[in-house]
This record gives sequence, C-alpha cells and structure tokens, in this order.
Amino acid sequence: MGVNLKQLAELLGLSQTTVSRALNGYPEVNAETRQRVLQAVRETGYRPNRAAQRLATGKAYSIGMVMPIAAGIDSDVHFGEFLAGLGEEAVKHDFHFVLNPSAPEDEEATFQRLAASGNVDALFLAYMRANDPRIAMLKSLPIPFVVHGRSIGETRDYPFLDIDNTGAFYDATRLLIQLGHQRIALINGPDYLSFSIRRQKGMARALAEHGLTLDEALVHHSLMTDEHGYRSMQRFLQQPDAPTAVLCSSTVLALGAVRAINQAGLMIGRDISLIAHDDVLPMLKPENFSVPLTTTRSSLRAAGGRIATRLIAGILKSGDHPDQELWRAELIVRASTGPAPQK
Amino acid sequence: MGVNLKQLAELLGLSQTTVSRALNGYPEVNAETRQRVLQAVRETGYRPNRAAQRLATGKAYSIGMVMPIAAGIDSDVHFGEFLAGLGEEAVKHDFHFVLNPSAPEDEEATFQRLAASGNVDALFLAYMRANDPRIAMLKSLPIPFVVHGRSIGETRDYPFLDIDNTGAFYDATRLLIQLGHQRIALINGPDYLSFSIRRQKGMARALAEHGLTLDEALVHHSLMTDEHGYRSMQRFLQQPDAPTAVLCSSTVLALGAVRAINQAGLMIGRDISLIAHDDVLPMLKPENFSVPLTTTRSSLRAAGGRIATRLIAGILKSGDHPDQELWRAELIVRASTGPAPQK
DNA sequence: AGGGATATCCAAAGCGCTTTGGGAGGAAAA
DNA sequence: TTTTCCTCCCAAAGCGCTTTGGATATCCCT
Repeated sequence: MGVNLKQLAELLGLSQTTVSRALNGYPEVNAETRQRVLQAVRETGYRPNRAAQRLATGKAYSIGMVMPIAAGIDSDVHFGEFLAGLGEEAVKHDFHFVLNPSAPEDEEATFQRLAASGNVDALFLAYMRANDPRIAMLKSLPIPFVVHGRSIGETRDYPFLDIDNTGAFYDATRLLIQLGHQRIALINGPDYLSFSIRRQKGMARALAEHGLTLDEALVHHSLMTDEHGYRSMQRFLQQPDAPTAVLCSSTVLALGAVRAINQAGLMIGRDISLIAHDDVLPMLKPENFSVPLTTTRSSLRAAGGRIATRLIAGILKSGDHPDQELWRAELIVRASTGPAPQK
Repeated sequence: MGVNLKQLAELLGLSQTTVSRALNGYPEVNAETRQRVLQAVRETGYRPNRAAQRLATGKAYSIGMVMPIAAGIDSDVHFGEFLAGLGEEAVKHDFHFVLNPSAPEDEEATFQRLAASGNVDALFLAYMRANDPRIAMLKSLPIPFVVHGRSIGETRDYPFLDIDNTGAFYDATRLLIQLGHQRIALINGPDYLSFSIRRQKGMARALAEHGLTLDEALVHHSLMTDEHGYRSMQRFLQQPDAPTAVLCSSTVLALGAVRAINQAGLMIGRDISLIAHDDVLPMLKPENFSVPLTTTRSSLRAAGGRIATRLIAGILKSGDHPDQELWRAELIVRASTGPAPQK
C-alpha cells in the first residue's frame, strides 16, 4: 500500500543509500537534501518496513517483559495501568511486545530464552524486592534492560526508574505530624516489595525526627485491594488507642479504608486524617472521593511510558549508561487531612 | 549464534529450496528427505529467522490487541489471567503481541491503524456487548480476528470463542431449584456486557421452567470486585424476603458475598447456598474458601491460549472459516450448596 | 597548478527466508 | 520406442532495508 524506500528514492532522484542515510541521521548528507527527503516522507507517508529493518540491522525492535504469574501480581490493577503506559509509548515507535508469563521459579530460564531468541532487544522488569536476584541475572544477559523500582541492598549498578517512595511517605508523615498527629497508621503493600519497605522507612524517619516511633501494631502489609484496606482500617479503629491518621499505599487501599472509617461513624479530615499514594488510576481519582483525598502523586502510566522510551532509546543507540531516574512524588493536600482531634 | 537455512542446506547436501519446503510442509518433497531435514533441525537446533520470514512472506507473525482503557476493564483481574494464557501460547509459536491501549471512542481508528500498519496479521477483541459495533468494524478490515465472547443481536457471522454462559447459569439455577430454593439472587457483572446478559437469561429460563420468576430486586450488576460482591450481598440480606441462594458471576464477587454472609451470622451451604462462576484464577480457588464453593467452571487462561492458537492457525494457513466455538462450563458441586432451609 | 582534504552521493552486496520457474530422471502411456 | 507425466530437486529472483567501499566534485594549500 505505502511507498517503499526504492520508490521514494526514485521520486526524489536520489539513491536509496542517501535517502536511508538522510532518514537515519547520518552526517554525510546535505542539509538541504535531508530536508527534501523529510518533506517527501511527509507527503508520501512513507514508513520503513520493520521486517526489512530487522533483517538488515539484526535488531528486533521489540521489548520483552516477563509477566509474573505469582499470586497478587498479575491481578493487580496497577499492572494494567503501567502496561497501558508502556504499550502506548511502544506503539508510537512501532515497537512490539513479547509478553512472557512465567512463574517465579522459571523466571531465570525465561529471561535467558528470551534474550537468546533474538526476538527482543531489551527487557523490562518490575515488582522489585529486597536483594532481588533478578538484577544479577539480567546483568549477565547481553541485552539492555530497565527495572521499574529499585531493589534494596543491591549494590550493583543498574538502570532503573523509581519514585522516591521514602521521600513521599516522609513528606506525608511530616505533614501529619505538623498537624498534630501522633499516632499514625500505615496500610502498606506486600512486605516483600521494596516500595513497601521504603515507604515504611520514610514514615519511620519522619516520626523519628519528631521523637516519635512507629508502632508495629499500626502497620499492615497486604495486597493492594480495597478489601484489605477495609479490614486493616477496621482493625486499627478497634484498637484501644486508635490512630488519628493513616497512610495508604494506594488509592485502592484507601477506598476500603474510607469505607471502614465511614462505617465507624467517623469523619475523614476531622476525626481522622488520611493520605494515600496516588498512582493516578483513571478510574479512581482522589478528588472524587466523598472527601477528596490528600495524596502523594506519581503517575504509573507515565512511568510505563518513560520506561518504554528509555528502553527504545537504549536499543536504538545502544548507549549503555545505566540511567537511574528517581521521580519525586508530589504531595497534594486535599480535604482528607486536618488537625489532629483534641483528646 | 544458531545455524541458518543456508548452512543447514549445505550440511544436508540439499538446496535451501528443498529444506525450506520440507520444513513448511510442501508436498513435493520426498518423505525420507523430509525426515532427514527434520532430524538435522533437531540436531542443530535450527530456528528460522522471523525477520527474514516476515520480509519474505509479508506476514507479521504477531497479533494485535486493543486494550480497552475504559473504567473497570483494564483493571480487571480477569484481564491479566486471560492475557497470560494468550501470551503463553503466542510465545510458544514465536508470535509477538502488539498491545494497543485505546479509549473506546478511538477504538475504530486504532483498529484501522493497526490493520494498515502491517504490524499485525490478526486482531483480538473482548468485552463484547449487545449489538457490538466493533464486529462490523472488524469484518470490514482485511485481516482475520477472533473475539472472546459473543455479541447479542448481531446476526453477522464471525469467529468467536465463548463459553455457554446461558447454559452454565441455567444448570446452576436448576440445581438450586432442585434443592428447594425458590428465591435466588444474582450478583452479576456489568449489565452492558453480553456474558452478564446471557447468564441472567439462563437463570431466568431455569426459573421459568419451574414456574418461578426472576425478581428484579434480586439482581445486581457491577464491576466484578469483591467490594461490590460484599455490598450486593449485604443489601440482599437486608431485604424483608431475603433470598436463600445466590449466584455470583465471579469468584471475586463471591469473596465479598461470602464475607457479607458470614457477617450476617449465616452459614453457607446451610442457611444460604452460593454458586459462583469460576474463571480458574490461580490465586482464588473455590476449593480453598472456608466453605468450598460450588462453581460453574471454565478456565479463562485456557480460553486465552485457545484464542491464540486459533489466531495463529488462522494466520499461518489463512483458512478463513469463521470458527465458532462454545465451551460448556462444568458444574462442580462442593459444600456451598445445600437444601433450602425450611421456613 | 597539482595534491590532499572534504563534502555528497551512489552502486551493489548482503540480511535469511520464500517462491517462481524450470529440469533431470524414471514410470506410465501410446 | 517415443511421448507424456509425475516426482523430487535446484538455481535464482526477490522481500525492503542498511552498509560497505568507492566515486565525483569542490575547495583549500603549498
């Protein structure tokens, strides 16, 4: 249907070589000629044939991801959102996915097969844990990768994109302390995931700086479903010395927590304050809660897009510097936070 | 790293043509020769280069899916599970994905772009609705597709894989009636999705056959989260003439329903019977519920795999017959069903 | 004026596969 | 015996791109 390089070259009265070079940014092409080429591309809608490029360059133009099929992961709302960001960006650059479901115990083999198949030229990894062995595994493979999140206690250098989880929950906790809260609870994600660990650390640090300590009884770890949010909050509220504020690792958790709070007849922002981390899930906006939620915000979809961009850039110009990116989450104050109630 | 066709041919003392034909099942090749070729493939581990095949055949060897980003869809537990099945099978055949997130209003354009790009040679579609306009849209495109589910009121012929939702809930309802239940509730999926409509129809039919009618007050439609299951069940139980049995469209819904039932101090299987549809989510097994659940079972992951298989087969031999497959769900009786309590 | 850079461009050789258009040899038909 | 037909193989031509290895022209220096 579309034109190909040969036709485009004929149309311009140039050789394929020159047109190809003009398009791929080689220097040995006259600026004016390059402009003509680009103009012609625009007019004809020329799109290079990926299969031919693959064959000629040996690159696969596709990124592989190992989709974990462990409990509580693939099911995740957050996974879909992240995937959407990644997919959106990949499609723009005409990159493919190779989705590889794999049980944790087969992960190593899966990675290796994927890398050896020649079908992907970059890998993506997520759901990082403390001392995650997959990093060493990926570093031993000949293709680039980016991880979403960071491990803990892993000293090796590796490329990642993470948000400043520690900082986010530090900021959130500090705000609560400034508002007079002393007993603050945490409804966190699974305890083996590094973001959970970091968030708790951020919280503990802020408390420590104000001479407070984190009460272990006020910390729950679980999958991030609203059910778990509900149950955790309910239990917190039943404690003799119930917290006056709570941090939630996800708006999904907050959904359940809010329900428990309402059910207990308490009013959010007055009787109890709540701050949630907001991954910007389009269907769960903190501003649409009955009491709009104060949040630490960082878009998961944007992270997916950014990772795709980096992987693609890494593939195209194989600049192998281990980029490490840390996004700061914004603390956005809405109505769910208020001064601690007087005893 | 691996050998290529040329080397393989030399090794065998044959021409590339013959080897290629032997591998691709052409008839004009001596049976014995073919065996030799296959043997050599096994020994050398030869794998054809996909890029070269793509270039030579014009096929993309990848299947496109439009990932809906409407509320309550991409977030779905069930989506991940289905995707895993699809991915697993695709990878086996060395097929890629092209995941295309798209808002419903852009879907048509997305499909067309995808089809025109030459980057996919088959499309996949899910979340069917009544009179779904996307079927006409897909039929107008030059590439094959398979839909998961079926539309309703769409008379055109099109290839699909669906489970017999009507039959499943018919069977489940009949069982409950045989056990003496008269008032049966339904906690269903979103009301615009065709599987929800069919399940309700199956239920209504079984009731009608026994002179009973479906009470509209006993039917709830919602996203399939346990939160919604909980709320629906709670409301049912508060009604003056509460149901003695309930059908859930998903084990996730059942999770919430069970919680509501327990909270009401009722005992499942004695005071109230429950049957759920089981998509065989690995992390939510009906046999592991405190009271093991009677279910209508059909594996979502298997469906994903089957659809991948069909798409791939359709691409490879472009047999364009609109296969229509209807899987029967098994009704598996466990402890959550029992005779209706005596009034 | 002659020689070496420099700036631009091109022809042609792949990349690894499929597919077209035969061609040799033996069996069957005439 | 000659002709026709299969059966089984092969050489070679692409598929559409990148890249190597020059070519040609222009320009600057000595």
